[in-house]
Amino acid sequence: MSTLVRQYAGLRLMRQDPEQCIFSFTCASNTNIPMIRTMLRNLARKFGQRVIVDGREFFTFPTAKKIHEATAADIRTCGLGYRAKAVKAVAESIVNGNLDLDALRKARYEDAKMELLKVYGIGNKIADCVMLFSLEKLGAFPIDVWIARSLAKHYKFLSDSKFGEKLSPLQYVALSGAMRAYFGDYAGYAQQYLFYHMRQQAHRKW
DNA sequence: ACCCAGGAATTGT
DNA sequence: ACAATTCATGGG
Repeated sequence: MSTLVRQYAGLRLMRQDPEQCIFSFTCASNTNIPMIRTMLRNLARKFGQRVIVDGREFFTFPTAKKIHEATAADIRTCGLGYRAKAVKAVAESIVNGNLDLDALRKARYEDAKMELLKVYGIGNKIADCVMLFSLEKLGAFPIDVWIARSLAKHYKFLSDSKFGEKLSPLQYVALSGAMRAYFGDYAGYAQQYLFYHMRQQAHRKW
């Protein structure tokens, strides 16, 4: 067993609640992880239900209905910036039934992705994250800047046609598809190992 | 003041 | 059709 495998043996993937997952990653576009956590904390405090556990105060994650009822301005107050519009659109899709996350859990990767991409604010990367972390599509291979760097560094044979850190939608589909084919049904696990490896090499602060 | 961050929509060519 | 540009927000 290599040092790398021993060091990381024990990594697991979430099977997160799909609604919580899609709202969370909708907040994640073009920002950093500490900021995402702040947004979600603010959303819970503002739209979630207050509960007391062991004398401590918590707020549950807001329902799609509650977010749908809120104005875009109220959502923006939580620090979402331009993402507020997308969060509201996701809530709308869930409430009016256009997006049936539970049904997508049983769908094929391609079909689930196609449905997710119809929603305003959901692109390739976020759709892949939602599928990997909550819809049991373990072959999904999300590519963010860190993964793109990792692929450029460790899988140069794929970057013959110069992939930068920013991928066009066309490049994203090509690269993610290639990695899905390369790693197979559990490509998402490989993605996670790469992600955490890159994050640990950089200085982590979250 | 500039660049970056678990991107995606919009506009320009 | 593809490639630039824009979009809020805080930290380095």
